[in-house]
Amino acid sequence: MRPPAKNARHFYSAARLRNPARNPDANSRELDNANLQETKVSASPLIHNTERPAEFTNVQQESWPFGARNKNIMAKTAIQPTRDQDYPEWYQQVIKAADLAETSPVRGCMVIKPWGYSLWENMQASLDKMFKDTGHTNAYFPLFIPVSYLEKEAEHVEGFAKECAVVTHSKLELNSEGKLVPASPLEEPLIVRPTSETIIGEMYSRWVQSYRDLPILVNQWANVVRWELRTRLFLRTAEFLWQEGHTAHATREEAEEETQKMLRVYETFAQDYMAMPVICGKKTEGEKFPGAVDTYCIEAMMQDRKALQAGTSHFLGQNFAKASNIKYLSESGVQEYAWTTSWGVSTRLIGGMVMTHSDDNGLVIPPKLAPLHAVIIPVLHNDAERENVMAYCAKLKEELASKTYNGREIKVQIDSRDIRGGDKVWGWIKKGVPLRIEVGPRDIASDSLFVARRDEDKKASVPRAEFIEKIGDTLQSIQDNLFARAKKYRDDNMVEMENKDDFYRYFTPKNEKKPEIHGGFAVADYDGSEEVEDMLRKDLRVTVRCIPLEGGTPKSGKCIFTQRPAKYRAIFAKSY
RNA sequence: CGAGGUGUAGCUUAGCCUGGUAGAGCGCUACGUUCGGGACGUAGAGGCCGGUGGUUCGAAUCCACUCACCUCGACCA
Repeated sequence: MRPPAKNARHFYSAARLRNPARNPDANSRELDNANLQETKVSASPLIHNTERPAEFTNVQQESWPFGARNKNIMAKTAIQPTRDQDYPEWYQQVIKAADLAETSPVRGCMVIKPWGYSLWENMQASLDKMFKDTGHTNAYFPLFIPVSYLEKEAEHVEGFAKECAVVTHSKLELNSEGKLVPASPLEEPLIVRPTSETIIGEMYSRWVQSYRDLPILVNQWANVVRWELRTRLFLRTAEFLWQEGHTAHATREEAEEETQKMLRVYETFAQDYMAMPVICGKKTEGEKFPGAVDTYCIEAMMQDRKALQAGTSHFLGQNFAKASNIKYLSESGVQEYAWTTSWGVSTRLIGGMVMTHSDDNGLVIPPKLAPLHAVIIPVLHNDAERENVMAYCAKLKEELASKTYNGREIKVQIDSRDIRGGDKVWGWIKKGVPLRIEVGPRDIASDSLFVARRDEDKKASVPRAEFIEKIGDTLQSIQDNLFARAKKYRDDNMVEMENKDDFYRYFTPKNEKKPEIHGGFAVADYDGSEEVEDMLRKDLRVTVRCIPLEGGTPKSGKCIFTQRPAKYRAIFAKSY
């Protein structure tokens, strides 16, 4: 038997803390071990059980992920751990179980797998249409930007320089040891774009001569690189996919209007398509985009009650126009600098979708973004029934595909894989498909379908014709339900704060070492000083998420932290 | 980039303290019995023990370095 010190090390090793799902197994083995030894060695192994953090004991009691080993104790949830047990780990497991993405051999860069990428394609399609409908067109600018371009805007340099990937050489050569080494240094190093204001600004300066050349309303779909040191799938990766809109205007008013217009496009997309409620607001000086005059954002609340900045729209004033020399001759014959904006959303939205809707059984996809609206699972007992059931399913698929939802053809797949029915069902639950339809001989006999909604935990038999007729309504009902549920959660966890003590209590977890889900959005009057922001960041890791566009003016008139006159009524939260 | 931790089969891991040719569960393959919310039996395939160097007759195990990943900070869409 191993000495106690060894056991202790195992219980607290990072690998186990990282994956609590493993713990029941380990713990039970240790318990057996302890019981066997009890008469001989009374003390040591049991001591470690009492020292074990409480949540580990809960894991053991509530779930057993290895059904095959002991079918009497089944896991209650498809995802281990649950949200309450370990939210960050739950997030990773949901992504893995749904096969959305995985880490790659390249540090900090993810591979977006087909199921995840099709979510992005659906987001792209909807957003792209909205951009086109508001008068924008797509273009494409280079991946590389000369270092000198970045230097043109002082704040911009400061914001991005420390996270740039730099290209310094143009070829590789074999050295004497047979290793490839960089050769042919570039005259001027290039950076891989972290964002494209500078290169696009350079091009706009060439395109604009007269007021007649304005506005320029261009968007690009691209990848960008920010050399992040700490990454999480979709939420923060070194390379990510996004769109960046860049516009140039003749007047300040027009550029400001554009900034607001695109912010509202993002709001509509988040709420109507992603079913993710957001708050539109303005960033404080400290939180705004490097080089912007004003940064606006949409902020969403995840299920751990942290805030996610889901999209930004920047009014850049004339800062970048001056840096890139975007000048035009006005109607009155005077040289003027243009007014520019930029706005973007990224694959981070996928992370937001995951954390807004998914549950302890895995991913939940809002119907408007679903790669598949419904999956048909044939229930086959023997070869004799097979032909009949498959024919019925094929006809059903055809009938459903002839219907539309939100302007898109209903996407249906028949899961005819030769695996167990239960595995199929759980597989599609974890992938988040809105509707599952089981079709077996009994259903066919009554011309009905056994239907389950991903947003509810019940199944029901529905006459086939009725289901087909109403599938659009059903999907919309799921979409609405997801939004309503998320909005209720957000609103339930948004509190108005009248004093500093309450505020601090609100954001302090009961368990310091392993914080439980706590806090939320706090709404409070404050004086707008950086001093307060620094204090909250340091004390609580809480930041001003935004000054909401609706309701951002002080209520009481006094800052709850300093008692000085309040400047804003802001939303405070911990964030991603 | 700072502080801590972890690398053994596709996944989760045992073995390491005390050196002697690597073991399990899941998954995978085949066959059989099952099949309407994660079945079971039998047989099988699968491992340069993260990498390099050192100590040793002998290294998954000891030592040094290195790489990768994780957690927490700082930074950030």
